[in-house]
Amino acid sequence: MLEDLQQHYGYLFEDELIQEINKVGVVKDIPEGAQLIEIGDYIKSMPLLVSGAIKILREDEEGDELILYFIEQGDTCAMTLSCCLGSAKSEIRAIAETDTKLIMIPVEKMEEWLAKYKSWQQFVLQSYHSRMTELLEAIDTIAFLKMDERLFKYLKDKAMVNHNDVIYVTHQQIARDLHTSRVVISRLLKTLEIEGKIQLQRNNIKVIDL
Amino acid sequence: MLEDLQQHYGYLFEDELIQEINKVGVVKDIPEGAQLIEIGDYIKSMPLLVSGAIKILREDEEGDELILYFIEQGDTCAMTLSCCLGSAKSEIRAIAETDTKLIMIPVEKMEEWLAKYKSWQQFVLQSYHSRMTELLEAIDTIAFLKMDERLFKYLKDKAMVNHNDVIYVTHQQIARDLHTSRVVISRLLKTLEIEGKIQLQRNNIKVIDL
DNA sequence: TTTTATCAGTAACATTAGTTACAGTTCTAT
DNA sequence: ATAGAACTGTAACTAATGTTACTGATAAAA
Repeated sequence: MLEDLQQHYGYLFEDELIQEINKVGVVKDIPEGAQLIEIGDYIKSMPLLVSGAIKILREDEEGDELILYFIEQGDTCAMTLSCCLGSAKSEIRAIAETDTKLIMIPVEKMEEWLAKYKSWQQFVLQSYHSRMTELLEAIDTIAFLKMDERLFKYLKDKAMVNHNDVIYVTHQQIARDLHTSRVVISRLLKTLEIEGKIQLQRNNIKVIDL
Repeated sequence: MLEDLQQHYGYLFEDELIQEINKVGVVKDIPEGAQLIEIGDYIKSMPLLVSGAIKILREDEEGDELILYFIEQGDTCAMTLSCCLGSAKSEIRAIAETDTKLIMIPVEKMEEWLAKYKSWQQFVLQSYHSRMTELLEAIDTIAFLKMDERLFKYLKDKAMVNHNDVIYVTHQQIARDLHTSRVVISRLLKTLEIEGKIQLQRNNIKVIDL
């Protein structure tokens, strides 16, 4: 774990803090598709993203889903939660988009470190700020883009976080993420293919115009 | 200012902090309709909301607006900004919904107090969390509700923050806030009136079904 | 190999939202 | 008092999105 920490967080945290994280942190390997957080969950530990990517979803009362954004390995924002502090319930669902490696940190330590380490405080505030920005971008996407634009953005984002221009996903799954119907997605995908932006195959889509 | 502070923030902050705020804070009275923050502004002071209400808007490249939420006097979340710390540009526009009284605090102090006062730290984190929740609610509204539901919610929210079931606003202004056209709003308002949920007058709307 | 389930394509239609155009009303300024 | 501006109502139409229904293709299971 120590190498991971030094490699991904060494430039952010002072040595002493890295040591502390090394002491109390628990490494978790999450397979693709596994659910990390469910809506309503109480969060008792905070994940630091070491590698992989996570998909963040919102859901309404009727169970309709909507993707908010992906959290990437490279992101400074490794914080999946706004709820760690204040021990509130999770408002979102988190699913591993790829195989993912996390370091879990107990909430108590989080709060302790806020007072103790300036770099930790900076990190937490910075993470909040990033998540805020991501939420605003999600709003832009939903409010200002039409479905075909949203779809193409989704495909590009997904290709990005998977480091692969071929996306293995069904039309039905896309429809769920974008909160629309399968038929609509099939229709728009076909149009994107005719425009030369993607290539369609059963169970996968190749993004051309990245 | 001291009374305002003690009344609205006394239960949150220790005396010593209240005194500090009293020393460096500047009271600002903002008339209804005045713009507090523009997109792209650098924020050099953070507002504590003492009385009134503020409307938070997002805008895309083409200048299309969209309301995100109102910030109310009663809200624990008096923080209008995610950008104070880290001196980032504002991503949103803030407009006084009613006559509003603020206490402005310089950014330098904000950061200083984070280390110094536990209660301040709690307040900042709590505020981030509230704003997060508000953004998620905004997403729910845009993503999961149809325009007629969004409109009615908007009217109810507006009546709420104005402490008045009669809203003084034109159809065109509503259309701008909800990012649609005036004709659509007029049409849906008429339907709501027929359903007995509102009463329409020139330049004002009475919300019946609060 | 046959059956079954999943997936994708497409047509036809319904609903919602956005646009254009115009008329009538109310307010404001001259 | 009158002209002009702002506001609202409504019709007619277009565009975007959602729904239903059915098809053939492919993959997985029996």
